[in-house]
Amino acid sequence: MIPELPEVETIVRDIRPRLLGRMVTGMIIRSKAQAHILKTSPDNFYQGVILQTIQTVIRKGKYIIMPLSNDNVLVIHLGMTGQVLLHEVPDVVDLEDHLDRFDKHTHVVLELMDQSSDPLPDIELHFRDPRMFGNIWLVEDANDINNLDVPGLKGLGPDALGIELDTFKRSMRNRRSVKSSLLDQTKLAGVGNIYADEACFSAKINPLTKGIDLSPGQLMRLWFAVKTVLKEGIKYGGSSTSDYVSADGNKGSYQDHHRVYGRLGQKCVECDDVIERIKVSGRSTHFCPSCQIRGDSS
DNA sequence: ACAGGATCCTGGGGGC
DNA sequence: TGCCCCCAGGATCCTG
Repeated sequence: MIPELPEVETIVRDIRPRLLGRMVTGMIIRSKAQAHILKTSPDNFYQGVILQTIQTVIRKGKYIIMPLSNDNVLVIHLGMTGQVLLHEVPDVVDLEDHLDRFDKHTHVVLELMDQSSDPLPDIELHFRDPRMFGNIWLVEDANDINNLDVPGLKGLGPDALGIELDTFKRSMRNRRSVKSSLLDQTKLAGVGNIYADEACFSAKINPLTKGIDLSPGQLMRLWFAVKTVLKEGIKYGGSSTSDYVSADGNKGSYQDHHRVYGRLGQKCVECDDVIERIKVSGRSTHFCPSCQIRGDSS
């Protein structure tokens, strides 16, 4: 689970072509969504979304952003266990009469109609989230897609896939641990716990190393490693350590390529040592004590 | 300024 | 079998 940049990117690439130009013709907002997930009133959400057309679907960091035809913008963050699932609806159905087609963790359903002259079947977008850390915002009358009034999205750092080396170096230049800085979304958008650990291993840097203690060579290795592990994650459709699935319900396979995350006690893929796990910034952190020696500025 | 902890939340696993 | 407790962590808030 744990949707990070590669998981969100996989979802966005999957749903964008399928949602483009579709109109929201109906919706269900269930009670838990009101209490936890939806960051506006159900009435407001309904009024702001109904009969609007999805202009595009983009990703910023771990956020999914959908501008609508009325200049409102739908923003989704999947939290830890959130899922966006698309289901084709074969025939016209009364949504309220078919509540059994989703479980108790599906909190919001949008019915989406294709508007072309030879229309494709209706699609339902299901927002499902067992742990309910996910959020859905509706930004009204957005005049700048790059400055949406959503907590976390304002002040989001440069996207980890595209960040320049110099910017990355500046972001790491502090007394905090490398792991902590990699997770800081205001410095670097998109990296979470899994890819932070994988990037540190790939760069042969101990996650506890302070940013200011990194050599120029280490900084460049880490910058390169972040991009590399994220691209690998996208290539394999994300990591499915427990219940992350793409919009089709397919599991990613990057977890089979993790080199440290989730491999506590297993043999390092590069030496004879064994992967250890510690807590850094409150997050479980996996590393090889031989490959990632602290203070090694080689 | 930064680390560390609590908070939100529920499914799953271990222990008894 | 079942119950209790703890753990997982993205983002935010609070404290030291």
